[in-house]
Amino acid sequence: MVASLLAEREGMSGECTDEQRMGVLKTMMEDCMAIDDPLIKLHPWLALQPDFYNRATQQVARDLLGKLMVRCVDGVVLSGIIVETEAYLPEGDAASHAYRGATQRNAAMFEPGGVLYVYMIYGIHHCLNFVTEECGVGSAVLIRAVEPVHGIDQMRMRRGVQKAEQLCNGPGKIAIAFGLTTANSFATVCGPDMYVQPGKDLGEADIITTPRIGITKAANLPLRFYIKNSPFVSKAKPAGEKPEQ
DNA sequence: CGGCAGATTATCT
DNA sequence: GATAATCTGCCGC
Repeated sequence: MVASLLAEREGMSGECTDEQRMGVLKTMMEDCMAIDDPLIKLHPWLALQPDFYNRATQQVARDLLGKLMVRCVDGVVLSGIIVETEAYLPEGDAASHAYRGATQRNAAMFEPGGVLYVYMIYGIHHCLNFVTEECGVGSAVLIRAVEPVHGIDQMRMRRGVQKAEQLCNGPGKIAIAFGLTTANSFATVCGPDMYVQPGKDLGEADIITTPRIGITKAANLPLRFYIKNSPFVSKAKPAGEKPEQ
C-alpha cells in the first residue's frame, strides 16, 4: 500500500531507504494538514476584484501579503500564501519596465489593474506581476515568494525539488511551480482560473520593508515587502542588509 | 554557508 | 552589442 503510494511519487520508484520513505510520508501528511487549515480553504467567490488592484502600487504590494494566490490548470489547483512582493511605480521609478513608456514587451503593464504581466528575464526565467492602478498608467507588483498550500506535489514535480521552502522562494521559481509563462500575460487575476483571495490577517508589525532585490537602477527605494520571519521568502537580500529582527 | 560563473533571449542603444 | 525585476551548480572555507 505505502509502497504503491510511494511509487507514484516522482523519483521514489524502485528501491529506496526507510529514511526516504519516512520523508515522503511526512510531506504527504503535511500536505493533508495544510489543506485542512480553515484559513486556506478555497473561496473563489471572495476573489479580489479589479478595484483592489486599481490603487497605489505600494499599497497593493503591501496588502497582497498574506493573501492566497490560486491557479487552476489542467484540473489541478495550485495555491500559496503570498509572502514577498515588490512595487514598480508609475512615476520616477527607473527600475520599472514601464519607465520609458509602453513597448511590445511591457504592454500588459498599461492594462487596467487586475491583469497579469509575465515577462522573460535573463533569457530563461519568467516573472509574475499583477498590474496595478488605472488603465494606461504602467505599474505592477512583482510576486517574489509564495508559501505553497495546494498542489504541493504538483509543484515538486514541476520544480524538481522536495523542500516546501524552496518551491516558490523567488520569482522565477514561482513561474515554474505555477506553470506561468509570457503566454499568460494579459489574462485576468480576477477569474476562476487565476485569482487572489483573503488569507492570513497581518498587522503592520508583521511586515518588513526593504530596498528591492536584483536591480541596479533606483536600487535604494524601499519598495520590497515581506512577511516577518517567514521561512518561505527568497533568501537573497539587498547588500548590507541584516535579517529582520 | 558565501561567492561566482554560466545559461539564454527579448528589447533597446 | 549590452543589458536584464534570476536560478543553479560548483568551488572553497
